[in-house]
Amino acid sequence: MVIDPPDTKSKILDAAEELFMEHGFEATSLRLITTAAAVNLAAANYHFGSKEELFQAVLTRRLDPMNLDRMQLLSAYEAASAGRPLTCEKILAAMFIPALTLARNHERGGKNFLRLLGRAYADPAPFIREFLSTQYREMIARFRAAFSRALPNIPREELSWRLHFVMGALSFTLAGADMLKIVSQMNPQEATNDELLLKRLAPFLAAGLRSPSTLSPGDEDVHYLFQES
Amino acid sequence: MVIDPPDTKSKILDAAEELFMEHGFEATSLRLITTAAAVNLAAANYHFGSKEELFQAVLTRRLDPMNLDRMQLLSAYEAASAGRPLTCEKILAAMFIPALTLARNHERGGKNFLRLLGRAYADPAPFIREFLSTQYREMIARFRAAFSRALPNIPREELSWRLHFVMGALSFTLAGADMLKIVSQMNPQEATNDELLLKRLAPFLAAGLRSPSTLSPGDEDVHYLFQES
DNA sequence: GCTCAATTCAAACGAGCGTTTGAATTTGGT
DNA sequence: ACCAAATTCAAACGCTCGTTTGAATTGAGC
Repeated sequence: MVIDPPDTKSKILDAAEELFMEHGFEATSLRLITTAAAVNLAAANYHFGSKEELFQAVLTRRLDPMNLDRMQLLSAYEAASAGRPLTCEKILAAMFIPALTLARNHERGGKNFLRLLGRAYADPAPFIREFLSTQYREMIARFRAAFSRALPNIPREELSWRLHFVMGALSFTLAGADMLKIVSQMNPQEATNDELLLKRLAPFLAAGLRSPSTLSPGDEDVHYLFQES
Repeated sequence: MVIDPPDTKSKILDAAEELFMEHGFEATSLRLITTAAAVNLAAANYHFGSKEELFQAVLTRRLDPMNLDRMQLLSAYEAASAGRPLTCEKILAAMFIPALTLARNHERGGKNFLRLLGRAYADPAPFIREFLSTQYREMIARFRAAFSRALPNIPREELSWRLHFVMGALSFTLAGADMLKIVSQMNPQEATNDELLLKRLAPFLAAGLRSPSTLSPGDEDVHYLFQES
């Protein structure tokens, strides 16, 4: 089995992924990327058109298969459940496992990509926001429907919020262990163990998802938050 | 009551806060800031030394009082509880209320600042990471101790993870309603209501925090996540 | 009203940026 | 072997960046 040398386009994508991850979009120059890829500067614009399109290509290369995997896994779980609604844990598993598989795939990128993705979520650049919005629309719609069946007692808007919280905690967690250095002096060996990480995150989120709706009529114990002392 | 005209330093801080929020650190130039502030370009370097120091000054101006408020509120709750451990909801309230107060303070900045802060969490620039780490260290330590008393059955490392998830969901949520456009076509009137937002987030997180530890010995039902279908 | 330090100002510095150009080179079909 | 298309290359373009400079202006204390 012969491994043919990577072509220019792949070399640029690989180098761009690593450097965008490390420094962010704005702080990464095409000269840095093409130098790291050992290709000519003009090759980036020749193959991708512009820096923005290169960034989108970096994201698409990993994001499309991952979100496809997520939806296929969810479909498989639903098919196996014979019509019964899935548990929250099962649905969360369909979200997490493809992300984890991607993180484990060290051939190139791997977990670096998830950090890049987490950063992209927080980027205000319009072209990034629009790109992510269209990339995720279909996948999110599928999972919202699944959660809706799993949690029939949670009102529609409240479920949207909770899905938002889930995405927040997940992306924040996958985006990197950087905050961990703030939150705690975490055991580094443990901090790099993504599987264990998600084993902690999924039950945490499932408990939150299942908690009784604070919008239910007659539910008065919500106001504790905003009465003084 | 006379309002004296804002001095150059304040004008720069105000303009910088708004522009950093809108475009991020790298994409915001000092020329943009000083033009918006109607001051000379060199004034930024004269008063703050460098662009990085200006950014830190922008963060410090709001962050220091907010984290001080959080710790004072937590102390007040603890003093009022007469030695009994606080509930998770109470501790979360001590985290959320000062952030919410800041968001409501529209005199300048206000909720824009929380978006800027959420972005800073995800920024890989070392000077930002180090700055935030030292800014938060004391506050995080206080709250971790409070949660530890509130949840004596949760092992120490697991609590660190859960605190990390809490910070993630909170910062992601406060950082902006942008992801909401992805997750759902949320009622915009509702989406801008921060108080209602946190009334949904706090119970969600409290349920997760209280969920039984997945690290407890003999707890085998964690492995559902990683067995196939 | 003079003085001296603090501040503001216009102008420039050197560097790096994304992108374009047009020629050189490589590649694949005939 | 030839040609045309695809690709690579060195060089440059126009622009913006953060920062520095040194003179002009301001303003409080004596």
